[in-house]
Amino acid sequence: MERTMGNGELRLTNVGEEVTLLGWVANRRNLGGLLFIDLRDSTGIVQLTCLHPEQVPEVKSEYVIEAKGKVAKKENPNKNLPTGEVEVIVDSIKVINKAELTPFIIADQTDALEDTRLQYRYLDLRRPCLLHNLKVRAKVCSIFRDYFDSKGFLEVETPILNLSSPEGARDYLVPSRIKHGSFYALPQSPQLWKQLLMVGGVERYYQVAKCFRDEDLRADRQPEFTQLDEECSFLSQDQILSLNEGFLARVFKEIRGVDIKLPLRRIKYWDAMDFYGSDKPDTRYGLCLFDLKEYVYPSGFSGMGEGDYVRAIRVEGQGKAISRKLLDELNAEARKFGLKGLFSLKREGDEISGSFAKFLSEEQKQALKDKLGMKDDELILFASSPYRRDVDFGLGAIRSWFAKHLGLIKPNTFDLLWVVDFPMFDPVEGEPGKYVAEHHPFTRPRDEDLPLLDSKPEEVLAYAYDIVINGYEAGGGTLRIYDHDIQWKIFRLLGLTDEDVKNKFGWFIDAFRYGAPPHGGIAFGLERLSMILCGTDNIRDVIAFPKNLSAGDPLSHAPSPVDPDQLEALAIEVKKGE
RNA sequence: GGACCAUUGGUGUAGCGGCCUAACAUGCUUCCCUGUCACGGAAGAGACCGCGGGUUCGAAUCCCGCAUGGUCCGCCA
Repeated sequence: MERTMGNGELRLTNVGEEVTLLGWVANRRNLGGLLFIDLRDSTGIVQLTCLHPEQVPEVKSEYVIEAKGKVAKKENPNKNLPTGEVEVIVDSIKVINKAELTPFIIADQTDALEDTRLQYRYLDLRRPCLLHNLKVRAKVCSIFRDYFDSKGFLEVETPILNLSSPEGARDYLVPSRIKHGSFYALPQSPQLWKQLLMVGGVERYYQVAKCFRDEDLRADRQPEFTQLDEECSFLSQDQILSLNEGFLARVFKEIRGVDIKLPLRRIKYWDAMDFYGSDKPDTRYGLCLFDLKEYVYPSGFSGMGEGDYVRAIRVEGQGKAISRKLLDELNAEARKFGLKGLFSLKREGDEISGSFAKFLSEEQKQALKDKLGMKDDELILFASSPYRRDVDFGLGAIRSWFAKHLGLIKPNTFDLLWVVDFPMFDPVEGEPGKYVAEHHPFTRPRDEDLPLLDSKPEEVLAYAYDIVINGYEAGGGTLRIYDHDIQWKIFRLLGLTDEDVKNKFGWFIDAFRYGAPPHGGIAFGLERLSMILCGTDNIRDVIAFPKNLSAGDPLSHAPSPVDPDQLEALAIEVKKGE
């Protein structure tokens, strides 16, 4: 058994060669006196042609076989296959291993749902599209390493067994056997370690880092995932962004053949919220939000207060098309984000109708037509709330609903941009003077905003940046605080006592007393990037063995109860479930 | 923690109170077929309709509970 080449590599230039091929039987077409076999391996599929089927041993789907024969030019090429111009005229076929009937069809166009495929992931992975996704993912990693190697970065591995921190996401805990009652935490990210590497003088670090977060899952969120993580010293935010743009441009060029225009667009956080109702806007289409308050307040509707935010989305040509049923659907969408619902206005000829029309005066209706320029058959949907976040996020969701509904998203387009100038703090709703960190407490406030720390913390912006691609947050980072005094000021604003800080971060911030360099970094979500490059909206499509929404593995059935002896060794007792 | 949707031969769906002794596609088995490439043609096997209650003369179909899967909200510094 000596394979001469991969099945998917055969081309016209190989015609006449004697070859030995190995692989799986993807399909058979038996024409009686003539038998065709599609042979698949990791490189692709090629057609075997058996002129004497009676001499061929019985082969069925997914049998592993060895085929010897001669490459020939096909008279009728198959343009759906890279190898479609050639076939292999078979001399002999040997069955290497038989296969039972598989539970689903092993082909890109399969019949099974994801649940079934995940139970037999090893069969699912034989499908060329899945393998392709893994190749894309691997290519992103190899470009990452190559690019940052060439920029003088050092790959460093940071610990997997870490000190647990109550901040941020829920930790996955690992009990200590040596020290009963104590636990390690799996890393949520290598954040603190990479900063210590900067204090340690490494200057330029990167890592392909596995991260773990024990939070609920989503179509684009898994409990274990991989970050392409970097950190560097002595670079400005602009330098870091352009360094990383170079990386992204290579990724899109080498994997998708797309030229990304550099430098990338940068949009301020509050502008993103204003125009798109999202801090990760999908900028492949318009439908921007706008302020409608001057047109509809005050009105006959008493539920709208003077301090309320009133924002809207206008959709041309949808006034008549929008049905009661669709409006209900949109209202349900809006309510998810804390809105009470949506109001509608439409123009039909000279008439303004819709759910809010009855609250408006004739002058207001006229203004909609004249001043706002509302067109015939135009639909305006709007919402009001004292909470800006609710209005923005709610309408942001409506915006993307319409984009999907109206088919505004062109396939195979990539729109990359940086969202910058994130606020440093997020005020806690209903508790004035209380704040949580928007990113993390080590994020550096912008120099020009430092005076605001004492007076208006909610207005302080940070050196924080996210890379947004097609509406996905594909990565993000910040410059970090290296000044001891500013760090303490932030801690106090976040309501942390000296005691808290010492217990939670003492081991970390002590390092900053010994000459920490200015530093900052970024982390890309490898899966998110791979999803976008593969054109899928399901994160499981780019993970070899993903977890399901209950954070379980449908294949191995992890997690599971463990042997009492194991618990005994760890001095752990499990409460009996009700 | 919450909302919504789904669960029917191996696989994917249809059926939505009696025409169901459950349909279609695909896969599988057998036979025919020398240029197919989603091959084609013929015949056949394969399902107590997720589980447990209830309503009804009658339930795959309606109701309740549970389980599993998915999508979303909260959560994800």
